Amino acid sequence: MIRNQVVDPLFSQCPVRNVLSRIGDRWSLLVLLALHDKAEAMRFSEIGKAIPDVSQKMLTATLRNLEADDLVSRTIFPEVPPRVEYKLTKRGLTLIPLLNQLVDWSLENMGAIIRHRKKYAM
Amino acid sequence: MIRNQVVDPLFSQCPVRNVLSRIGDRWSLLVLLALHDKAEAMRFSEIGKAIPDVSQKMLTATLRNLEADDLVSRTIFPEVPPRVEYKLTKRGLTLIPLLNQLVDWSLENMGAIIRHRKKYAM
DNA sequence: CGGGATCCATTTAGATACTG
DNA sequence: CAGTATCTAAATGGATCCCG
Repeated sequence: MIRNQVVDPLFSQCPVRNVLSRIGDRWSLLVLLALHDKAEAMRFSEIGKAIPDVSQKMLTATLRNLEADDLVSRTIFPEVPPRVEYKLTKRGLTLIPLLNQLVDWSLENMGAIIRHRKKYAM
Repeated sequence: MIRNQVVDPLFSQCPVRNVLSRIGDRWSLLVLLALHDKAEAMRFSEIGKAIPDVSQKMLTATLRNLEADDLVSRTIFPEVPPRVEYKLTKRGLTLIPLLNQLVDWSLENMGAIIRHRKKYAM
């Protein structure tokens, strides 16, 4: 089979892999879903509370990446104390249905998968 | 907002995160798509060729994880030289449409995302 | 052929302290 | 409040050698 080396996700340099690796990382999916759940802008610390085990450093890095990818917008209010609000961009919003499908699939399958893992481990 | 601590993907111990982290790793998605592309059983070395930059070690580890999760089946043929075939399970097949949607989304958005990243980097 | 085992380099993540 | 900087620990990935 001849593959298109630009768009084929199996090709090593493929941008699709680049894009998917971002949402596939440990925190991005959770941040996007938290923002969508809330349905309005959230502050840094608010997102941190919604995801109890994310470190400050990783939350910062994740938000920067999502911002760079135009999935989340960041607005700084020049006040004292400073306030920064995050919300989904239009593009970020288009990704939500897909993420929800993944969550649904996980919910439907996780029981069987975890049982299978245990059986497999023995 | 009160969250269900068993099924909520934002809860730190949530199995959904556990399940998604598997398909979100570097190689699992590619292996699943390769197996689906081929539409029949594939041998170890054949999968390796379809994903040029995966190391033997990581391919082995990825296949073991997918097998433990009941997404890929592994059949050993007791021949000389030995032959081992991998194929999607029923459960693995149910995941394919979702993965394809993610690929499609990436194809539609990657151009804009990469442009946005460059602008953001300056 | 299809791995397992080992060693090593790289990457990633967390804890802590500090700052505008 | 919302980060940055630094150090360290842990996970990941690759190269190599070996074996049934």
